[in-house]
Amino acid sequence: MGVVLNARQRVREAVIADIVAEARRQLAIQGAAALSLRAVARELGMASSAMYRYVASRDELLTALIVEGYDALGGVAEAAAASGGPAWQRWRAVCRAIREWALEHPHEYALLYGSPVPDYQAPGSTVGPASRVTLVLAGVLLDAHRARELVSRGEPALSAAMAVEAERVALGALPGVPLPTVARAVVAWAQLFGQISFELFGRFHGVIADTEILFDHAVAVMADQLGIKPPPVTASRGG
Amino acid sequence: MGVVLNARQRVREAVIADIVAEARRQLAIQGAAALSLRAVARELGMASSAMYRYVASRDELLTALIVEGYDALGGVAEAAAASGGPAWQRWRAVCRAIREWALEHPHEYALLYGSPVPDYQAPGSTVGPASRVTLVLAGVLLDAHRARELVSRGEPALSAAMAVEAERVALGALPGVPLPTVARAVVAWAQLFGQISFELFGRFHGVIADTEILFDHAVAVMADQLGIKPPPVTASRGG
DNA sequence: GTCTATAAATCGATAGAC
DNA sequence: GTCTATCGATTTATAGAC
Repeated sequence: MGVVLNARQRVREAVIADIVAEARRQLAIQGAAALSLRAVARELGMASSAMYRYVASRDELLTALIVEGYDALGGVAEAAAASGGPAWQRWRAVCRAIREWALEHPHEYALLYGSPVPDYQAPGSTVGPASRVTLVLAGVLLDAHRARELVSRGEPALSAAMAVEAERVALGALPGVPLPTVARAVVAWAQLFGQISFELFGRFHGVIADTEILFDHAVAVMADQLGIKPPPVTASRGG
Repeated sequence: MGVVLNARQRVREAVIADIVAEARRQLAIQGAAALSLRAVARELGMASSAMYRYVASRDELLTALIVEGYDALGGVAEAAAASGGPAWQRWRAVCRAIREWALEHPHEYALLYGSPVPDYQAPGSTVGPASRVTLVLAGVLLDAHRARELVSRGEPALSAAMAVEAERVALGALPGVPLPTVARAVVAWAQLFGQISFELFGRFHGVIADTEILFDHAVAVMADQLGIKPPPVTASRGG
């Protein structure tokens, strides 16, 4: 009987996987706002009511898509970080990987990092997957610190309140890293996704022709800001 | 007869203003996705069909709201920039003003800088209003340059391709400003809105308690990055 | 220029037969 | 566990009387 239940369970999981896959397909084409249980059912040849045996509600389906998205993005970030090399190279690889995933999956990216979906509240189960990418970025920085590939940057000085914030972040993700660097890391974190969002949402249209070039420059600026030691001379050498 | 037409025209304009105002009210409460002509008509006590005498379509109404939003944001930015003082003070004032407007009008901000609205293409008439805020930010930087309140920053060096991009931006908005600074300005532009979006869309929840403190720090980091001369000593003094 | 009425769709969710 | 049928809504947009 346990076997029978497991077989059923397996079929059930497969159907759910089909549902989520079709939902992801629709999300990729039309965006999150247009996602509907009925449309998914229609495409799968099911009755709309049958969906509710597998998915409790539209929000639960959306949650599944969000978790899947965070996991996919976390995966490519982790893969990029796994490539060895000096810190600046890993930093650039991770940033590029995140951007590339975003460009390949614009609607999924928008679901994760764009405007909140109206009337949807992300449950706690999304927090873990969401932090995966962040931890990759923090990991690269932490490794750099431990490998002494970080130069300290004191300016601008931290206010007392900012130091408190940085202290808490450091305890969680960047133990031992100087607080000014931690503060800049938080800022760079938002900056990275701001850069990608600006590109993806079209804010550079008519301003920047080659956004990939700009992105690479932004990545270099962030690395400089974080104190990650740059590659040994390419063109000019500053004081 | 010209007078009669003008009177009609005036009434017509007033009705359109009412429609846009009510639409803005609904946008502020529910967000752009939930905006519907019928709901606006209902609230205004009109028949839904009567709307089409004033507004050609839902998209046109959305465009009006977008233009209104850009203008409002541009206005507060311009007002903040008009306050005198050294460049770093004006820079901070403008950044804070933008953030405050965003926090006070989250749905309107999301409409302007969040995920694109599905099936909506912004017409060319939104480009002018959109650039208003950007020009304010550029203006502060340009003034700083002319008042010799900018220190040059060469690192990281510009690639040839990035220099071309910077050159074009400089011609349009930052004539005479050193290209590395221009490049950093573009990056800081995306960074500013990335910082605000991250806060508004809740990405700092559970990570940063006082997001205002963080914002001020980010503003200081950006100013430092742009080479805007900092205020003369507050706590410690580096180098 | 405003109204009623309507076309032609969409949706989430549920009831109940099988 | 899947189906039909349905409830009760929503929407954009148009036709045509007044």
